[in-house]
Amino acid sequence: MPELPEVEVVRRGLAQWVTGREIASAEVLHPRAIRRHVPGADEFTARLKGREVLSAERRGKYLWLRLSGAEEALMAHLGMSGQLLVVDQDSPLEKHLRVRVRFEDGGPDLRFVDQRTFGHVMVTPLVGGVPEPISHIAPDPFEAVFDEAEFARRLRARHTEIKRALLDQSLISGVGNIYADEALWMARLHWARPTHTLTRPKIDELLGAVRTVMASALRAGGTSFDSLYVNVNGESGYFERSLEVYGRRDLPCSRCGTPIRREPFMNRSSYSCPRCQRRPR
DNA sequence: CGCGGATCCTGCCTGC
DNA sequence: TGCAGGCAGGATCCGC
Repeated sequence: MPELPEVEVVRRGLAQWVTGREIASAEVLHPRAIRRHVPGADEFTARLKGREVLSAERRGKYLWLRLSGAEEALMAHLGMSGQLLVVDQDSPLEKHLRVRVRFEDGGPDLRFVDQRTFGHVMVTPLVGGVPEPISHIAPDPFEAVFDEAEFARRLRARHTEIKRALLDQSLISGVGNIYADEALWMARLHWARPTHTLTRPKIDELLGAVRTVMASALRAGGTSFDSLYVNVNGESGYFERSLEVYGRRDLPCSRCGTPIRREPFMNRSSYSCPRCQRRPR
C-alpha cells in the first residue's frame, strides 16, 4: 500500500540509479500494466527507445521519469502492490514482472513488478512540468505550492466525512488509508467528522499531523507489513513498528490504553481509538 | 454536479 | 487436506 512516503523512497532510488541513463528497449509482459497508455504496448516501447532519463519526480503517489527530447515522462502509479525494482539484467524474471526496461549501458534493468495489477505505467506529455493525466491531482503537503488556506477553504466547502476528504487526491494528494488513520489519531479526530464543522485551527492541526506522520515514515524508509512494498533494491521500511492505530485492532491506545477499534469504511478498514477519537453526534 | 458505492485483481489467511 | 470466503485497497466509473 504505497502512499507518499513509500513512493518518495522509490523516487530517491530511481534518481540515484536510473537518471542519466539511456533506454535501450522496453518490453510489456502484461497488457493491463499499460492500460492507461491508450496507444498500446508497441507505441509505448517505441516512445521509450533511445530516450535518456533526465530526472525522477513525484506528486502525491505518482512518480515519473522525465525523458530527453519531447516534454514527456514515463509515469508510474504503484497501486497496491506495484514495485519499481532496479535489478541486474541477468537476474531471473520476477513472477509478476509486468514491464521491463533495459539500458544502453548494460547496467541494471528497471522492472515494474505488480502482483495485484492495480498499478500502471505510461508515457505521457508533461504540461507545466506535471504529467497531463494527473493535472486534476492536488499538490501534496510537502510541495512548496501546497496552499494551506486554499486546502482549508475547499475542505470546509465539502459535505462529506473528514477521512473521505483526506483520501480525495483532488483535495490533497499522497494520503492513503494508513496515514489517514494515523494522522486522524494524532489530531484526535473521528473519521466520520463532517468536514464543514472543522475550524481552521483544527484543520491546521490535522495538516500538521499528516506532515508529521509522513515525514516520520519517510525517515524510517517507509511502511511495510506484507513485504509487497519495497524500495528499488527490494528492501522494506521499518515504519510498521511506529504505527499507532493502523492494523492494531484490540491493542491498547498508546495515549489512553483503550483497545483500538476496527470499523468497516469504504469497503476497507478504519482504525481509531474509541476514547481519543469520539464519534460525532 | 456532488457524493457515495461498486469494481478491478491476486495471494494469503482463517475457518469449516 | 482442501476449499470457500474474507481481506488488503487506489483510482475510476456509474448511479442517484
